[in-house]
Amino acid sequence: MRGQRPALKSRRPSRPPQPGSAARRGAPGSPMRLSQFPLVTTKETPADAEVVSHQLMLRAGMIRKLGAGIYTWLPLGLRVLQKVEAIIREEMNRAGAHEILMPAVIPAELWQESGRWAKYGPELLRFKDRHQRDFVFGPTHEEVVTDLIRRDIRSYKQLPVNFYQIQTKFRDEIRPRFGVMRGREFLMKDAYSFHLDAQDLEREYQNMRATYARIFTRIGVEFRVVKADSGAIGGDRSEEFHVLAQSGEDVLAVSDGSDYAANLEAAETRPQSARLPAAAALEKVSTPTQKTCEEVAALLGIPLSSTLKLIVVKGRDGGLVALALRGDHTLNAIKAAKHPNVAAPLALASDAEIRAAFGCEPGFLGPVGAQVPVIADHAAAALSDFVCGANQSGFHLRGVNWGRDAAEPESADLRNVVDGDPSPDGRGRLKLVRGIEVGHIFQNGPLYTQALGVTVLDEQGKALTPTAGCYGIGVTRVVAAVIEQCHDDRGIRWPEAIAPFRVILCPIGAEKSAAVKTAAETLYAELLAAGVEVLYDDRGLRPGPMFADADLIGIPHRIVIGDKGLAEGRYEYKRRDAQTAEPIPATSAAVLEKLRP
RNA sequence: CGGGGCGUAGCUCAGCUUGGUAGAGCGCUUGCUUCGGGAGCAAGAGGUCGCAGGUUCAAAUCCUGUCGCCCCGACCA
Repeated sequence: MRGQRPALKSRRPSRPPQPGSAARRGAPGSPMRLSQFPLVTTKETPADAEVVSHQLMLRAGMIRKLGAGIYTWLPLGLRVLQKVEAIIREEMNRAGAHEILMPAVIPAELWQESGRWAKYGPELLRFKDRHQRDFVFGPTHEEVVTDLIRRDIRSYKQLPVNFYQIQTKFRDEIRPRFGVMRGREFLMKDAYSFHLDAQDLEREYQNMRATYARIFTRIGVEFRVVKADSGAIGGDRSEEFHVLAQSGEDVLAVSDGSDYAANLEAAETRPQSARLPAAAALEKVSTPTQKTCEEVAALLGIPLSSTLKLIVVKGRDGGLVALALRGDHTLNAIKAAKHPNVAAPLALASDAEIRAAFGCEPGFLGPVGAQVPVIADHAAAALSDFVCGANQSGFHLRGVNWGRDAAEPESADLRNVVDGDPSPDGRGRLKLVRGIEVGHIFQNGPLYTQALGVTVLDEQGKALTPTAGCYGIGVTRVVAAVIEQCHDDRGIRWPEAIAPFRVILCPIGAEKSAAVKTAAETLYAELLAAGVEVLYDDRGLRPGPMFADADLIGIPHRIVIGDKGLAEGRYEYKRRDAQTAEPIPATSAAVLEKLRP
């Protein structure tokens, strides 16, 4: 050991390496040369890839599947992933958050303490160690940070604090799909902040909201911030960051007249205008086989929107509750479960329970004479002269009116909004679009700090439970989401900020032409010396395959070096998103000029 | 979890119904020609047919089990 040190030292150059030193310039072994880079692309689209991002990531050699929802990131893909990571890290640090790294494997005790060991379903990966002790593979880390805070934070002087990590998570999704978009193992940036009071939490929430906007703007992706339900993690205020894309798994309602936007789960609308007076007489109609609103509406030749359906669910007191919806509307389970008389999570009544309570088959239910309390959605409560089940198998009623034929119902917001509903802020109409959730910010409040018994002493020496927020970004998913938004029929079109390389050099006929070979080598060296991330396609391919690969892997700038151009002192420059190429002077200065943002 | 489908060469798939000892295209290797948008010719390498059992003289093929993967559904009065 001791003898080696001087030797090592003496081999070190006396000056620090300069830009353009051998290592930077890319000696023959450098990965910047495609002949040395393990790039495996395919022309054919793999059979099991459905969405574009998945197809292109496989074809471009970014990822390879190991098992359902589990992927290896190859060098090309990893470069992109790490760029996304770097932007997130920079902006989180700039926002005053502190990076930590928590364990992925967590003792079950912590999860039992928070109550989530019991609450979380099979999505939580649980396993035992050699001593038969229970562990979970962390799908999220509220328990672990909260425990950290509990141990280390004692005084109000240590708050607020925001810890974040970029780490591998595992969620045993019901159905992993779309490649890395809904994987089981994925990379996530999760941040957790702790505060003395709600005002300070709100301040940090706004700080994170602005930070996320900066992050996605820098990445170069179009996004939308939407109101959200806080879901399994729990808490109050919550918004999601979505990349708008056809293939998105989430439905969003966005106003065309204001900046209102919400996840369908949380989207609201303005209650409809007042109910029209009753005009029709109550009448029983035979509907022997018509059990759905669609079938009844078709039989009677009426619009679906003048039918009413009942959905029977378990009540919070153990009994049943009937939820009334207009036939053309669908139940929003999250809204329903928030009603004080409805059991949470939402549980549908069984057919047997329905028969016992209504005395008829499901499919013929209605509010007239119902023995079960009815809660009507605002739109259903605004109906008059409507059609609904007669509570008698094989029959429906028409000309039904609240107040006259059925008890005036309690009215609540129970349904999913539909295209064209008025925006709740009164400006514009809602339009349903699809999005990919790439970020989510929450105010959890004291949920976990309370469960784990965290207290700090305030200025008066009084114990106080901190309130908390949590903020996540699906790093792996961002990569897929960007591709969903940035691609064409030839391949990926990376935004500059996260492209694996900025420019690709395509020499044509370098094996034949010494001039081309020399020009390409020189340009490559000069660009590297200028600090440009350049990929040099020195594989000696024919132009077709070479261009096809360049387009597929999506490098933003392409320089073609050929004999024809060189004879006129020109390179050919093409942006990935341009239709045609343009000649530029055959100098590195001219190339650098093109790369300037 | 319920329903459906598929596992055969690196990839996409044929062969299975009617058992007889495995094929195509692409890719890969070598040579020659070619060289500005996925070239041509020639010669090659490459498969315990997911795994285990069973039936049979004989199994990729028929039967049973098992593992893996994919798709659909989980909103219904």
